[in-house]
Amino acid sequence: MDMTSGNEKQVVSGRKSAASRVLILDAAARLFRDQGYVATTLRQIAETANMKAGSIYYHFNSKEEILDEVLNQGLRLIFDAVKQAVSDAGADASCARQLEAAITTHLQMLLEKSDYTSADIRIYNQLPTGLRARHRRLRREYGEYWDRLLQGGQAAGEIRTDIEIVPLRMLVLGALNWTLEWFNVDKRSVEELAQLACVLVMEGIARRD
Amino acid sequence: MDMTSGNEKQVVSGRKSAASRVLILDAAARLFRDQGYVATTLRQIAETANMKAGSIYYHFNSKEEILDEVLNQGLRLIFDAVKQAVSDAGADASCARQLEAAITTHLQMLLEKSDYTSADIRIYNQLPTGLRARHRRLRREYGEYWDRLLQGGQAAGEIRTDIEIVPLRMLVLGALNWTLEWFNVDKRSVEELAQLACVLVMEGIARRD
DNA sequence: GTCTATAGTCCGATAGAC
DNA sequence: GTCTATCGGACTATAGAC
Repeated sequence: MDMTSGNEKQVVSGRKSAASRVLILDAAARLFRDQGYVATTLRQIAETANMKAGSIYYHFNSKEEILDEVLNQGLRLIFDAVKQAVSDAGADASCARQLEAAITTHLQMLLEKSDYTSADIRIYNQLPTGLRARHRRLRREYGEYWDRLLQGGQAAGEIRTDIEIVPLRMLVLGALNWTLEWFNVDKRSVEELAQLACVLVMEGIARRD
Repeated sequence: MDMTSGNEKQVVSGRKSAASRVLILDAAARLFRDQGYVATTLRQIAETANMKAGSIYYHFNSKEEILDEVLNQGLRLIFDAVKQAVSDAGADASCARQLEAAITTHLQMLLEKSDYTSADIRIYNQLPTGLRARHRRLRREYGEYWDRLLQGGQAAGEIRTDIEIVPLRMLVLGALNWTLEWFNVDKRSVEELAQLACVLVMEGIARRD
């Protein structure tokens, strides 16, 4: 009731509320990623966020609303980061350099930077149908962004034109996304992994004379 | 009570039991793959298998025991099929031919042939910890089989030796496993997809002069 | 804002009839 | 072998005190 300085409730309305909201989302993202959506309970989320399950409903109307927010932030974070990294590579960068920036940043977000992103990638397939439909557009846009990267490489003569773009993009992103299932960031550096992925994608594994 | 021919209960003991058991496993595999383990209920499995939930316990002691069986069969099926396909390619086949056989068969099992295999691949990451540990050995053996394929290619001079085998194998299998999330068998042939994957892995996408 | 307490639902699993 | 009926527990969500 009595705060250290007066009238905060009015002036900075929602400060404490916003902080708790973030704690809940952080906890949910990590638990969703590690256990899946259905297997994660509101009691677990609350415990991780240092509160009781009932308190969550002051900030969110349902478990699904938490999930919705985690998914939205997760994809937006990786999308923005990848776009930024590619643009940082410079407009005159070679397609190979742009692709390297995209691959490295995608892996960094997935494996190191964002629990929201890894949660999104890992649990998307087990979502309630309605929710999946709601997130389809942003995912499609992210896919199309990668397609344009690859098409730019074809136009510049850096990438072979006898491979269909969409299945190619899905195979490449699949290889990256699946690292969630096995890569251990404590044992190897993500940058090293990204380099390997770039070599594999660009050059393949066949020995050339 | 009265059967078309007598004493079947004694002579072919377990025939009906075995049939129901398979129905339950088939239903469980498909539901686990589509919805995940936790989200799938015994009532759904029973309904799909045309029985009531309580009846399942005549054939299995727990939901986890069903999962255990699905996982075991799923990995064994793909492992055996891939080994057979590689060996059918002939002992004197080039490494590229062997790898093509392995990639094609892995994708066929995953996408067309076996709900058990696709369930195994898709839900492994959301398993109860004890169960995951129990299946770790067989999975490791499957991975090591792929490693030997790739090492054979290096020894034969067909595959470059400046790429580490284990992360390479994980990236390749990741690209294949992730097809579960996007590939539609009604729109494209799996063999076509397999060819694309082979080209990507062996040659990469960089245009060469 | 967070708590306690609990309503209402659905789950995995068991018991016993047939 | 499969059924019906049900137990005990855990879940999401709500209500009301503080």
